[in-house]
Amino acid sequence: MIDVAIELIAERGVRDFSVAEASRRLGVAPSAPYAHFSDRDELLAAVTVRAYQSLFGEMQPAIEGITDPGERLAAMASAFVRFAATNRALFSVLYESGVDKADHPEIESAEQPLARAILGAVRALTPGSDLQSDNLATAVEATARGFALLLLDGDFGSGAGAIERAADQTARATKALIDGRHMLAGPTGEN
Amino acid sequence: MIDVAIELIAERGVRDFSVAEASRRLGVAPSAPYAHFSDRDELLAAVTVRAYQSLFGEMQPAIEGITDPGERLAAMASAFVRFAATNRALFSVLYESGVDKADHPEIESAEQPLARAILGAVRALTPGSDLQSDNLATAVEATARGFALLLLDGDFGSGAGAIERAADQTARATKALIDGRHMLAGPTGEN
DNA sequence: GTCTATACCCGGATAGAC
DNA sequence: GTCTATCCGGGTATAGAC
Repeated sequence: MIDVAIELIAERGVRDFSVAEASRRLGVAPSAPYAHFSDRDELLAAVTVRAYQSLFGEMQPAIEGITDPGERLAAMASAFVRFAATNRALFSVLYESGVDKADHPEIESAEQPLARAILGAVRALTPGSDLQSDNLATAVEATARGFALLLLDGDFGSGAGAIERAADQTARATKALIDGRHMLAGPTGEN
Repeated sequence: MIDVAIELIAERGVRDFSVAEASRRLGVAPSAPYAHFSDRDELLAAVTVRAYQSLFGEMQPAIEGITDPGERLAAMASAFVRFAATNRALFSVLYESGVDKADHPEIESAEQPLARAILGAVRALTPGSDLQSDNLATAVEATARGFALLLLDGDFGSGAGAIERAADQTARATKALIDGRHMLAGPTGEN
């Protein structure tokens, strides 16, 4: 069921995904899924959990063996962008499902490994300052997500090299942010 | 009509916006709007045009008087993030309407002033290298968009200071990218 | 666990009169 | 330009039998 849902989401987007159509594709009655998921949102929540697992699963090999924290963080950002392009459906579910995380605690626990990995690398780069760590993490997340969206919007072209170009630029931008991390906190309002 | 549409989008999101509901709210028949817009997409296209005008309109005062190109670019990024928070509906229409720009040339011309402004500031920062200019512009766009989304997702808190915190961090991150702009192009695959 | 059937909601869009 | 009426499609979710 979940697999079919992902397939469908890839074709029509999360917002236009319907339980009915998924049932049709599975060759079962429209009511069948409701025996397993109480409603549409619960099904989408299950897909979201898988999305986080999948994302983390692709990120791990991308950073293993990299010891420099800066390189690690850049590799994570790159992997994130690649994931978005390679798994559009799962990526879109992460941010566009419209499902309230607060209603589905499974989601929040599924995203923890990822959060932990990011925080680990960031902490190593900004020792002693939790504020700076938070700011750097946020900046990298924003940048990676932005690059992913630009890539999906076709801003890097639609050809073969698009993904690699985007991933490369993401890594470079991440390193630029790391280089300038001291500017993320400091004078003017002491955030 | 357009005003009501914006109001509605603010409440239910672009994807769930319906011409029928807008008509109801205006107190007219569901078919009335179709005398002015051939279909739902054309109405959304009109809203999108207004969104770009509005965005550019808010950006101009935010940068007037700033001569340093770096400061200008940072101010633009900040203004973008503020715009997203202050005009959720218009911001969401920019990226989530599902309307194909290619089908509505009005949109493409409406975004030109903005593109021009960005390119102007970026060019001044990377004289002589169109590649570097493009890369910097892309990185800044990605970052600003990412920060805007994090802000809308509540990652900066929901209180009063959230917008300013996000805008401030956006400006700082933008400056960090500018500082490291030389790293956005160069060795390894010569993008 | 799955079926059939059903109740109920919604939307887009058109035709033709005023 | 707006109305009424209508046709078409779609989806969520439940009830009750097998």
